[in-house]
Amino acid sequence: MSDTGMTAKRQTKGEKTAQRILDAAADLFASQGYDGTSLRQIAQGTGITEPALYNHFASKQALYEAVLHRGLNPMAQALAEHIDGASRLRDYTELPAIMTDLLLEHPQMAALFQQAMQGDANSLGTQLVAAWLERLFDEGRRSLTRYGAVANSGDRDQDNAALAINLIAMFNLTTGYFLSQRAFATLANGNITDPDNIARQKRLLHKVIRAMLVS
Amino acid sequence: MSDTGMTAKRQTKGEKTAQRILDAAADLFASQGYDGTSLRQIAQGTGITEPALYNHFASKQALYEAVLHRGLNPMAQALAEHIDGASRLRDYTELPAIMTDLLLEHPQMAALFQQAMQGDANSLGTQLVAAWLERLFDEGRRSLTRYGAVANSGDRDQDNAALAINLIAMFNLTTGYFLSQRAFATLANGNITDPDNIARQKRLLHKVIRAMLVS
DNA sequence: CAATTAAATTATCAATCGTTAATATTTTGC
DNA sequence: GCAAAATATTAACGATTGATAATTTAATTG
Repeated sequence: MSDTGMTAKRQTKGEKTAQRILDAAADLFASQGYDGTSLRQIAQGTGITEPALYNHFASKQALYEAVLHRGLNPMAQALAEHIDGASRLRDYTELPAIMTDLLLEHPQMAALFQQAMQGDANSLGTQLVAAWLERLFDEGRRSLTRYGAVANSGDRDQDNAALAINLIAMFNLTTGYFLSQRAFATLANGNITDPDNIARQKRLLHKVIRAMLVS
Repeated sequence: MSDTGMTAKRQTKGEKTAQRILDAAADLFASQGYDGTSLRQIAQGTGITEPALYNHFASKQALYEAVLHRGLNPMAQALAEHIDGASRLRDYTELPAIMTDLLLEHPQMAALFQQAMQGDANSLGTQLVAAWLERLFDEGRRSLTRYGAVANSGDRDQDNAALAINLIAMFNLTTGYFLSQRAFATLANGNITDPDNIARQKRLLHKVIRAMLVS
């Protein structure tokens, strides 16, 4: 992570440490969960002492939310660009593949999103991911009613339920792929980030979407 | 849970409490994770004091594994019956729907399975779920080579990777549905356990399998 | 019913958790 | 370069964690 690309505008020492903290925290939270990760581990992973964390984040919870925020931002941005740019139906069918590319750069985030979705309802992490899903849902519904590409039964509740099930399925398929890294290594003796396998997964995603659209 | 059906053979008081402990632990572990759940919570949920737990389970870890074991057993059994009974290809395509019915009786188990799959590799919980997935994989591979229903490229590694991706996708689709209970309630204003929605999910599962088979 | 075993309780433990206070050390901006 | 601000450290805190010992209560069995 850390994204110290060419856009790295002269950042102060403190900002640099903050990024390193976020890097370490993202890996640890993803692999061990929120409760399973201690601030001691994060501090050690960053190479500083525990109380130094508090110069950058007010609490463990705040740090966790910052991790989620930083990870969710690229997704939200890609989604926004995709929607604002061209909202033909075909573009929506490409979203999972785009998300797959984004997650490929930070595979741990998939675990964090799933964990956040299952956390208690009033946690900010849960709300962040939920809001993102809702936006996808709204856009999906809009595009469907606009193009009538899927069974419009006339009953809005039924249509909503069907759409939600499809959306949730695509979400689980897309993120779940990255959650199954170890299982895949055991079963197929390969790596999930291998371009061949990414291509397979994208083909599968397209196939599933197509199957959904023919109702 | 507790399964105090008609098959409840005269169980001693201790065995009865052990089941109640497992019930409480399963709910708590599923909703809060292993580290997020304390033995105090489990004891309180059972209606006993904390050290009394140790009369039934040697440690927190042992209790956790017992929960997984009890939850995984019905799945493994259904899988075994299905395989031994009739191993026509069609039966394999019905497995996800069968698993959906089983999970419907104990929706929390879906979260436990996913958590176990992501836990550290040498934990027994992880190994239990992994072994179960491996069995599914082996059976799937056997049935595919037997019936040649899917692209047999001649390259075993490639076939394995493709099969693993499909299997993992079905696993994530099937369990993920139950993990998205809250998201579904928010989006579609309905409940995932509603028979209509279960029917929708099963139709989706079938559609996806069919899409997989036409390669 | 009585004796034995099983199961529950109270009290307590060391270890670890997130967090704060007080202080020392760098970085930063003029 | 020097003052001010930012960032780090050491030391310690109350709370909670999983677990044990000693003991009392309840259940099982002959």
